[in-house]
Amino acid sequence: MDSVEACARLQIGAAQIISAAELRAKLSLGRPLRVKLGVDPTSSDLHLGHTILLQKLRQFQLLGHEAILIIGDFTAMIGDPSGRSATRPQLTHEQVLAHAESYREQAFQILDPARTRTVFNGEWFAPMPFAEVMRLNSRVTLQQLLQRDDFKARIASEQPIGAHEIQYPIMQGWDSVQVQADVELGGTDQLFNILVGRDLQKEEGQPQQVVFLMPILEGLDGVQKMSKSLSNYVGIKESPNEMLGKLMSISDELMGRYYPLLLGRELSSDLHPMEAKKQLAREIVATYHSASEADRALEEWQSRFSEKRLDQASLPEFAPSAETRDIVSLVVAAYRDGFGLTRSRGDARRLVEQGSVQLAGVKIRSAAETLTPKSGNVLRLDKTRAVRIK
RNA sequence: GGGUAGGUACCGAAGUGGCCAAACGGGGCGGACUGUAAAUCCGCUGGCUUACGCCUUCGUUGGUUCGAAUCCAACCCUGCCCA
Repeated sequence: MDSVEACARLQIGAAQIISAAELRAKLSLGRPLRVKLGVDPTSSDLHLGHTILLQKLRQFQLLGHEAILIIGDFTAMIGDPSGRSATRPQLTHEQVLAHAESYREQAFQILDPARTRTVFNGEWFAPMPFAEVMRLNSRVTLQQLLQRDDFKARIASEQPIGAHEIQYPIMQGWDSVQVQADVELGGTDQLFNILVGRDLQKEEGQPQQVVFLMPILEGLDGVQKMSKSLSNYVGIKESPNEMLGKLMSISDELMGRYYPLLLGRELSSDLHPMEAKKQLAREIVATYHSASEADRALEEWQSRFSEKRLDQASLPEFAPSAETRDIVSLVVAAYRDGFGLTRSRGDARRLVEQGSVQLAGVKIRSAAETLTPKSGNVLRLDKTRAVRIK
């Protein structure tokens, strides 16, 4: 494949590349490019949002290039202010290392380990003398930093900005210098940070990295970006049933945006939205599990939710005990034992009184009813959760 | 350092001695409807209680009072203006 074709392929799905011409030139150098991806190990679970970048990185690898994962063990103690409306909590070094290890393991579900180099940026930041820190700081102006939308918004809404937060882009840029990155991948919110890398590389007399931006994946709510802390995510380690269930509940509008980002193709309009969504969900589950597991999950979903045949579904087993004779206690215990969820008794009572709880297909109307759950009965708790009585 | 405005439940935001577990909006959850979609409508949304009610909560700690989110004191934190 020549560099023109490679460049064209890489551009698919990209939001912005600075610049495509530079990328093409680098691709024709005839050596593996160093493609950098900065990892912020603030959370240990990867979700579909992360996969957008990882899949693109994988594509570079397939074309013979080298992935460089920068684990921001040092920067994580600051927290990237990108897109943030508030200061991030700072992490301890131990937390960061644990997250980083888990991140790598999950990333290798997508990446080729043989073509991946992992580097911790504490390697160069930990021993850095303060004089050097100041030298770097002198190369970026406060005005530039404060031009950023996220900072601007915080200034406008009179939110605090910690002095340490404005160091972040400088540090990320210095990472690029250290690994002599040819390309840096990131979400569109990384534009500024990655451009700082270009500036610093230029000052150090290095060739400048290409800025390669991918769109940000929206979360299940269709409003904010997918993120664990907003609990609007689909984790790649989740079970086929969970993944499928979450994906089936997204809005049609959101589905239209998930198609190109997650499947790399447009949603075809002659498909019924329901069918289109099943296809999307099945393909994604198949990617992170297997085609057969995806089919099984879809079948189960159909019988469980479309046909409402709960008794056929695979449900957590739940053994009622002596303390769970009354309905409220039963529901609380079922949530706890079946799903590891803590529900207050008031909460459980509310669910019962509002008609969410059913035993063996019969809706329970009042918390005062007496129940005799039999082995094998299905106790439905809410829209998505039910247990089978042991 | 000086001045000034603030810190209320998941978020935003009312409340300025008892009627405050705390208006209202958003979010979330449940129900109806549906394609576990959207839109719409209804209900719920600190804990315990069938309920009456009780308990904990309004930056922190003390105090005044029969009674404090509301008054006083000290402290912690933040914005803005000035230096």
